Amino acid sequence: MINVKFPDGNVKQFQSGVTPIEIAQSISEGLARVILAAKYNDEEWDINRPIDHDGEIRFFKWDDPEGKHAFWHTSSHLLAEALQELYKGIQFGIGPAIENGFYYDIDPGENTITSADFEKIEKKMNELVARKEAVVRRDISKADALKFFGDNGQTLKCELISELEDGHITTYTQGNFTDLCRGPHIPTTEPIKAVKVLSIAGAYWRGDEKRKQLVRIYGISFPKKKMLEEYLILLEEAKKRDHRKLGKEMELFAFSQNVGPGLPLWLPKGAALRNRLQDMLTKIQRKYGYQQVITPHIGNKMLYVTSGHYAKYGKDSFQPIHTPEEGEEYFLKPMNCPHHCEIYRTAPRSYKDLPLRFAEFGTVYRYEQSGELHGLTRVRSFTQDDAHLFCTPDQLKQEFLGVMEIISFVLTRFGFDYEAQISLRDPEHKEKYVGTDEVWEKAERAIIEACEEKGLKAKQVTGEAAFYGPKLDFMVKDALGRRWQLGTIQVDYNLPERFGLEYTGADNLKHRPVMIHRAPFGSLERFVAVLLEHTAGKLPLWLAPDQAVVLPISEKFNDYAKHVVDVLDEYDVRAFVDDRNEKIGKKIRDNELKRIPYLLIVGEKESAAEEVSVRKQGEGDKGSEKIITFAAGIAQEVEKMTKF
RNA sequence: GCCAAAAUAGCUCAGUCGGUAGAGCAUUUCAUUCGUAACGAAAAGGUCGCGGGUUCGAGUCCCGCUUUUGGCUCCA
Repeated sequence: MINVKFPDGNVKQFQSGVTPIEIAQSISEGLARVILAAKYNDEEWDINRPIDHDGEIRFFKWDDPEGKHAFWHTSSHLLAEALQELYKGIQFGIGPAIENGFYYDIDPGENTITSADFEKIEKKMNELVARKEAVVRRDISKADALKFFGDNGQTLKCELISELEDGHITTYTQGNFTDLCRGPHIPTTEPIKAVKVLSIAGAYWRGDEKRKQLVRIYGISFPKKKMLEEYLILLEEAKKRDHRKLGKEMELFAFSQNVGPGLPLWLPKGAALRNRLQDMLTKIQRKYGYQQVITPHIGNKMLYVTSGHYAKYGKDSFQPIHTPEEGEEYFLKPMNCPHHCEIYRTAPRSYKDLPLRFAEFGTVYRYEQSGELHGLTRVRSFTQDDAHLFCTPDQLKQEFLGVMEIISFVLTRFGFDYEAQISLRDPEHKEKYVGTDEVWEKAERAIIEACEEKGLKAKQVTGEAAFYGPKLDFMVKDALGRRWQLGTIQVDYNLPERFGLEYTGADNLKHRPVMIHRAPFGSLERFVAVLLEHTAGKLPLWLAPDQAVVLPISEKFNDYAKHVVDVLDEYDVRAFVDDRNEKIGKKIRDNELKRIPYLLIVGEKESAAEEVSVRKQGEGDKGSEKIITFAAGIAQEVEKMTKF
């Protein structure tokens, strides 16, 4: 007999060899029907895998990430099984479950697989599901595994196996398909009631640019057909929120081939929106003791040699600008920090001057790889809401906490759900970073401690640090669930060293300041993109390019409509007249679609009484009120929203 | 940069087997002067991304380039 502990603390006895599904059955048939995966003593466990020792069990259903994971992992094997039946001589790489679905990387050999084949693949997958094949787990020795996969020509699998430890290798088999896999899986493919092959893409074997490029096939599956339908509708809806589409419709920004790829043009409405965001931050930062500075868009090559950027990125960035002077070279600035370091150096600094906080909406230029450009979220010229804080080592934590406050205030204010990530150095590849071990350890510890102090749950990821220091990043998801880094805080002991920055301490000796790089929005471009997707273009009233539009019933009331706009203008309400010769129904429709927060309809009744008939975007008719009542109400609402 | 797909009017998109390019919306003009999500009529609008090739003839087939999209790699 073995003792099995449940999450509620209860312990029950079972025969050795009992499976999680049998344990679930002992509780209720209903539970046994819905569980997809289990965890036994922190080990992922198939629900039909026997248990022979005491431990603690947890069950996972579809609603748990672990449940979906097992379901999709099995689906990925199902995809591979289908591909194996359809295409001769293909090789399999890896095929994991991901956040939304699964993929399988394959080397198609002689075959070509295109999106035209998706239907065929789905059909085969459904056919295989109908066979109700069991998914069988087996322990296998390293030698046997190498022989088995080698005999089948699966050299990619053999490479993976050769790196595994003997005695810990398992395979899963369904029908004629056997895969090297750790599991867990669902016991049969039968519950996979709906599958969809979503897309196809290239992916380097083992993520290494220098190795062979495989074909990655993405798919998703569900236990109910209806869930797939709902998911596909969700994808369609997400496409409507795409900031690239909204930016065009709302006339916020554009790109021109003549200007160049990844170089956004901000249109009048977009520029106004962006300026409002900048004003917000300037106001907040003033309270936190920041001073605005302005620096040039280019800098002498030597500046970047000093900062270390030239050695690391010189060849991969925009190439230098040459002057008529022999040998003189300038670079477009890829960041603002070197310039700010030079500002620090313009005067001797005392410990009494610190902390110094220099802020700049600084436009930077980075030569991103052509395939990486993406709307406004990944561009080659963008404006950071940048600031650099120079402080004494003692002040570091306090300053770091202050920055965290600003960032969480901003992200919360816009209603973003954000995730925090601490990006640490990869200790295996120290050559990728500048600075001594001591300095790195100190900086990494400062970030971790600050998060603990604020109670911020942050995921620690090694190898994601900037080359000059560790960082705390704030990530927000776009409409399709892709994560984008917005806010960032980076501790830097290196640049002050490289630029020889110092201050005189109370002991009358020279000391080195610590530097913090930070940007709450990250960049105005990326922030606006994510904000658009988050709000589906329905910007909050204080940010909306046009807050109200006046719709005269007929041209006879155009003059009165202009008068309304004049009154609104006195209250700083942004409004214009839709004086087109169209019927009121048409004007309402067009302006509703333009996502203008308020539509003000005026005709005979309103003009006689100095009133407007108010219609709120998406909510319909709100009745009439005096112009000044409406204007004052809006002004008040905006004032409340802009108290930062 | 790599793998794959796409590019036709301002926008969204059709265009069959290779035979002188089409719709809706937007625009302009005319008519209408209208009460809470699309009134009507007409006109104008195109080097079919760019360059080359095959062909009597190319939006359509082939090659190269550019840009965009989905991924990968990268990301100061």
